[in-house]
Order: sequence, then C-alpha cells, then structure tokens
Amino acid sequence: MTDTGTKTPRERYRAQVRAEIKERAWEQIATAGASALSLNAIAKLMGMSGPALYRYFAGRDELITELIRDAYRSLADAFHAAVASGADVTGLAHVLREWALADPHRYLLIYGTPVPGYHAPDDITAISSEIMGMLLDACGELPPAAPAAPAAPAAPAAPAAPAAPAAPAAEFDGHLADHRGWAGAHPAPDVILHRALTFWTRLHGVLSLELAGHFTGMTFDPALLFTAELTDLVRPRPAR
Amino acid sequence: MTDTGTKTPRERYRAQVRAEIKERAWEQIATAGASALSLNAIAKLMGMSGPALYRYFAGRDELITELIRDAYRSLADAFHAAVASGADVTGLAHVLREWALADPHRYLLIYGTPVPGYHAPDDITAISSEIMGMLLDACGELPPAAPAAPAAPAAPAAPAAPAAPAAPAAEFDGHLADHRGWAGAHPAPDVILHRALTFWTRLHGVLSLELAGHFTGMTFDPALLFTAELTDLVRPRPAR
DNA sequence: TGTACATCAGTGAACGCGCGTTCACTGATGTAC
DNA sequence: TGTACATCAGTGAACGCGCGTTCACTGATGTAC
Repeated sequence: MTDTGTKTPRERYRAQVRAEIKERAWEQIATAGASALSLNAIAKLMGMSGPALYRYFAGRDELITELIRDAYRSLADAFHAAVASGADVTGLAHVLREWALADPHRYLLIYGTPVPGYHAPDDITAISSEIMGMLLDACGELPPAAPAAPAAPAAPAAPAAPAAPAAPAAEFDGHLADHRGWAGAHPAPDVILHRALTFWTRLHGVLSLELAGHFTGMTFDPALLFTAELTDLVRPRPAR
Repeated sequence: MTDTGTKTPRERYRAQVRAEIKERAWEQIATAGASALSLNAIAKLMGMSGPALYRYFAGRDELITELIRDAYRSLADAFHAAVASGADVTGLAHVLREWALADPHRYLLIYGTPVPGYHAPDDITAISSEIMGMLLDACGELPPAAPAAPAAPAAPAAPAAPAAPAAPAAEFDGHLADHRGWAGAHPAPDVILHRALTFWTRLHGVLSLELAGHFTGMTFDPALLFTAELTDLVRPRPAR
C-alpha cells in the first residue's frame, strides 16, 4: 500500500509512524472537530508518550498543515485519475461527491468553516488551483451554449420591454473578464469561468449542508438533489 | 434598545449582563472560533472572575445553545420583517446575504461545520422550520412554471429518444412527494419544495464559500456571483 | 564475524498555562414591617 | 423614616484535568572498520 520507494528500514519506519499519526489525527477530527486536535491525545491512542511525536512533526500546526495538504492532494489525485480515464464534468462531480462522502470531515476541513487563525502555505494554494484547473478544462468541453450563440432565440419579438431578468449572468461574465487571475493562464472564455464557479458553489451548497447534517430529519435523499443540481449545471444553456 | 418590558431593576441588570456576556462570546467566536469559546476568558474580558458567569448561564453548553438560538431567532426575525414589508424571494435572498455579511461567524455557527458533539434542542429546530416556512411561502408566489403546465412544450415530437437530460429534476420532485415531512403541513406543490431547497443550497453555496474566505485571492466580487445565482433561481422555469 | 561508535526513537519529568466547575464566603441591593 | 431581614451578584481558593512544548536521558538499531 504505502509505496515508500527505496528507503532504509529506518526511513520506512518513520513513514509508517507518520502515517499512523495522521490516521489517528483524522479519527480525532471526526469525533471532536479540527480545533480539538491534540498531539498528546494522539500519542496516547498510539501507546506512546506525548513528546515522542515531536520526532515526526515540529508541532501541532505542522500536523494540521500536513492534513490539509493531504486532503487537497487526495482530491486533486482523484480528479486527475478521473480526467485520465476520460471523465467529463459530470464524472468530476460524482468523484467529488464520493470523495466527500468517503470522509466528510476531510471535505469540511478544507471547504468548511476555516480553522481559526490558520493560513495555508503557498504550495497548498497551488494544489487548490490545480483542482480548479481541471474543473475549468472539463467545463470548457461542455456542449457550447446552444448553436445560436448571441442571436435571440427567435422569440415573439419585443426586444427589451421587461428585459432585465437574464442580465445579471451576462453582467457577471463581463465582470469576470476583468478578474480572471485566479484561473491562471487558462484560456477558457469568461462564460466557462462562470460555469466552473457555479459548478463549485452549487455542488458545495448541497454537499456541505448534507455533510454538516443540515438535511438530517428532512428525509429526502441528498444524492437525488445533488444529481438534479448537476443535471441543471450541464444542460446546454438556453440562449441568454 | 434592549426592551426589557416591565422589570425590576435587578431583572434589568441581569438581562444587561447576560447580553454583555453574549456580546463578548460573539467577539471570541469571531477571533478564535466557536470551539474555543471559554467562560473564563469572557469573564476576564468583562473584568469579572470566572465563576461569576455561573449566575447567568448554567455552563458553557447553555451559553452556546443560547447563541445558536439567538442566531436563528435573529434570521427568522429579519425574514419576518422582510415578508411583512412585502418582500418576495429576491428580497429574502438579499436579507439573507446582508444578515450573513453583518456577522459572518453567526452565519457559520448555524449553517457551517457543526460544533462537534452539539445537538440542537427542539425549540431551535422549530425556528429553523419557521425560516423554511417563509421561504416556501415566497417560493410559492413565484411566477408559475411557464403557462403550459404539464403539457409538453410542443417540441418536434419524438417522445423518448435521448430523453434523459432534464429528467432528474422531475425525478427529484417525485421523490419529494414522498418526503415532504420537513415542510410541515405547508401546502406547496413538490416543485415549490424543490425550488425552496435549491434556493437554500445555491445561496448557501456562494455565501459559505465567501464567508469562509475561499474566494480570497480570486478578485471577483462575490455579490455579483450571488446576484447571478439569484436571478437564475427566480427566472421562470423553461418547460421541462 | 566482531567490536566501537554514531544515530535516533522514545521516555519521564517538568514548565506554565487555561479550562470548566464547586464551594463557602462577603458585601451590596432590595423588601417588609 | 428606620431598622431587620432576605435576596443575590460577585469573589477567591480549590478540584482535577489536558494542553503544547523543552529537556536530559536511556536503550535499541544501524554503520564503519
């Protein structure tokens, strides 16, 4: 399982113990929340004394950072694997959902209420961008916004009477044109940036409420709500 | 401001101190997160000794419960006020956003990652239902789903060839028909229940990511994204 | 193969800290006559 | 108006606890000759 490459026994041992520390840490996060994470408690669970863990992590903060990094890395890997085997946006959505359900606290650790006072180092931000990049790629391959691009849908004329309703979407597209730095050098048109953002916020909306238990008691199946949202997301946009 | 009704001076004083305790508690939540909330620390901020607070709250848990209750109550009141002055779904959405931005941690306390081990008492669940009820009312008053209700949109025939794309939404509506207990006795049709849920998840998706700081660094204006989502939500549904 | 040495995982004691909570108490405020 | 009493806000000491982290140390493991 844990491919440690070609390592000395000591290095292998170190890697093993580090991995077990992290496992226990996740268990603890699952039961008591991220801010209750305690090195001493983990050590006790492992049958070691507290200070022993300082051989493996410089301190509590480094451990948390590592957990967050692993979480992002794991999601990025899952996306990469999906993309490699030809997944489209729908495929990514299901990968996201399965990844989130496999370990709800891992999802909430990175996309939920932030750990107070914690600031992610740059390399973690980079992984996050990597994920966004794959999402942008996938959104770019969606069927384009209905053949008739900017032309009106041949509706019963009357151009601009109660014109407003659909405007804000286009307005936000225009706004994004001036604020696309977060997409890196990705060549996707503004509409695609918008779609990727919407993909993120809508699926996160369903997922986070589900994982946080806010649907508990409401007896419907969140999976069906998720699917309904997803279907709406990928449907060819009716002309704006 | 704090209308204490007709009270004895002592009662008034008690109410004042209770209020100040809660204020300090919110400050603490804002800086260190809900799970770092500490009675002793609050007492120190108020220039009192720790045990003094036990005159006002039975313990830490009761204080947290009270904060959560106040948060729900505050949102419910804001909704009530909006409804009373004729707000529609769009109005409620903006009330929600303003309420959330006015105190991000208050929003995250009730809709974010749950406080580990905490279970809300029934009266809080009731306030939550009250909020949902107003949302259902508002959604019910949206322009109905395009005049042609259940009849097909007179498309070029061919009933079921690549039928799938729009199905899941209808499928979820049907599913909701069997799981509408959460709506209480609200008479809204299933489609409206679906809309209310979607209203909740989509706006929460944008709001929670914004409040948790996940748009930081991406320079776009979250308000515009919020508005774009909202506009999509209230647009008359194209025939399914 | 055997000895001498370096590395390093893990221990136990100690540091100072803050937590929630209890208890017996002091002293100010309000009430009854 | 004045005295006697009850109420109750707030204190300070104490309880046991767990935290992160440091330090000097023991003893096992691995390396070099």
